[in-house]
Amino acid sequence: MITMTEIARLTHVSQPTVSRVLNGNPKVSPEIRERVLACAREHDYQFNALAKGLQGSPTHLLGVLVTDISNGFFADLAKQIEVAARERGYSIILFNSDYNPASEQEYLDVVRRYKVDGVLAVPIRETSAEWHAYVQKLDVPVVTITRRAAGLDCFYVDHGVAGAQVAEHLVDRGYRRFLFIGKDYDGKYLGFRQALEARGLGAATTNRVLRDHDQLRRELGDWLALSPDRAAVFAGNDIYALQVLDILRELGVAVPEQVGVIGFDDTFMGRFLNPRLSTVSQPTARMAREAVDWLLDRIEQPGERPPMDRPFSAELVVREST
Amino acid sequence: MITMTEIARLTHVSQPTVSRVLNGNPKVSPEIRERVLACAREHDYQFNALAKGLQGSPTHLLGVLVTDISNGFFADLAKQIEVAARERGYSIILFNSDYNPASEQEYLDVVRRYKVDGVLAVPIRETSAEWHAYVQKLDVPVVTITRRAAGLDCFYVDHGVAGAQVAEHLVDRGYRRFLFIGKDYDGKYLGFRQALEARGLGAATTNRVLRDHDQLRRELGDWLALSPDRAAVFAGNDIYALQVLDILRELGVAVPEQVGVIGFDDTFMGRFLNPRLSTVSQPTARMAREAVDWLLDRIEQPGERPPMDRPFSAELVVREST
DNA sequence: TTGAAAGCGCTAACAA
DNA sequence: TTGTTAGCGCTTTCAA
Repeated sequence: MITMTEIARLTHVSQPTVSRVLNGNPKVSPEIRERVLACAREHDYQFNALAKGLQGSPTHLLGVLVTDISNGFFADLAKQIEVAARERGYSIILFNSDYNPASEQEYLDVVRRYKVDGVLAVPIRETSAEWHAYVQKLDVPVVTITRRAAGLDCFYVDHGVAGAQVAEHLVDRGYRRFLFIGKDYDGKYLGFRQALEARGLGAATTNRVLRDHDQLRRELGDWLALSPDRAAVFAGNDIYALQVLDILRELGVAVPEQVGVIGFDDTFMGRFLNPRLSTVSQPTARMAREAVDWLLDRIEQPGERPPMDRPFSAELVVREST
Repeated sequence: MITMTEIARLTHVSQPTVSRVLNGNPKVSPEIRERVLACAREHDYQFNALAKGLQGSPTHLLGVLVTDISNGFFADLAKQIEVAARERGYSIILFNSDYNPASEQEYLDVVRRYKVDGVLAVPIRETSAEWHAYVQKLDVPVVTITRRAAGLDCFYVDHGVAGAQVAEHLVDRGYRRFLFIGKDYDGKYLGFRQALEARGLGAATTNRVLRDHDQLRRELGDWLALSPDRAAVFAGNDIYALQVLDILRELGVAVPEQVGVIGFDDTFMGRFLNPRLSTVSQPTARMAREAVDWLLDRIEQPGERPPMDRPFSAELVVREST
């Protein structure tokens, strides 16, 4: 790969002059400019991003940390982020924490080594002290995305509010027993439960963590047998909902008549499932774009500013499964 | 961020000595080693990957180029690649070509700028002269993954063979008319068509490119109306199959009785669809791992070696939709 | 075993 | 308008 010094030699100018030409500095005579550009083109010059980054110039690299890229929602998020970043000339280093806190911490170190200009992250536990500590430790701006992290820059859908919306909807539809598939500290479940408690249905609400499919089938069967009241399952994400739907079909349970099912994330597949999946839609594209824009603004115009707390509203998408 | 020079100052040794300690060079006295390590730990030293990369050391960065990360198959592939690479100490710069050749070319330039040690790519047109030219131009090893690129390192499922397998299966099941959803130059279609021609069913075989859902519904309806023979749809990927299934349900067509549907990729969702999707499974994890291992071997033990042409066999997964 | 010096490719001051 | 010089943080000779 040809370097500026090499081009300088070939065109009989100094290396900084080559730098000026290649960086569009106007104070270069047209003839030299022409000569240098021609030479650069001829040899297919590409600047060395490492050398550039070394004396403090921005690397135009963004760290992106997600919990699980194989989940369609995060894959889509990563894609939107990549597109938005690329439009402004940034590339993406992608990390997958796989919900493993040790990996998450390790990745944050890697990010420091590569001198990324900023980080967009879906933390595993956004409210934990660890997460706040990591963010402080990094000397570049970090934006938390899809989760609320009080006191930090964050762009998210308020899961509590969304969970409450789901609760209202299910009650409206006449369901009287509720099962949430996911962790009991999940914001959606907290909001869901709270709304149900407010309606005196707290006792009819519980949760299960999905570990594997067979176990879920057993648990679901047991739970269904517990009471004849019309029941609904709120799945923590669309992938879970997909599996619930399949189990109910196996069990010969009619959806939505006997049991309602609602997912979360509004992944692409949901609209084509049989029955089409009711779910909660997050404005992924807008969220990604705003987060990237905010991050890049912070990078490009440094200076203190109050942390951005940007909630987006989720939208209930009612289809055939509730 | 603390640097080696800084640590050298604090511990009263020279900077190269710090370098020796931090890189595990054994020729350092234990006391100095101890002092330096303590200081590094105390200040949470992280090496500067840019500086390291600048004098030719490996950057431990891999470029990964896929056509569409929001497709579950590629998302999963990217994840497997990331995991395999990370195990050997490499990080990933991710690019999404979105099936846009201009983007693909641009990304390849970016990759050069960052001095990645190697590239794993899903090219848009693996057989094109352009792709071969790009690969030659890059001065680092490039491995083509999921597609066959003759003369280059490639790890793939032979789409032609897989397409033929699908053809056999559909004929066995009694289908007599065939529609492929995807590009007519797709290897799967080529193999599919050829196998069907060999059985005298070439005239009953055609393809449609999926542009949007409504258009597909019209085309599918028209095609179905053309003849009363039992028909089957071979979707170029599971996402297409999902949409085909939905359209057929709308059209009131029974699957698999009246029309069979088979997908490609065996994405996670397929096994939970209603009806459960027949599809072709690619050994993504093995393919990713072998490709990464080969790439890293080429990086770490440079030297000429003949290009690796590694086909994996696809596996027909017959479920309920055929 | 340790240090001094040079250099990777570039940008930024400063001089001319 | 152009060139000279220095330096980013590190590795790699080469001496001592």
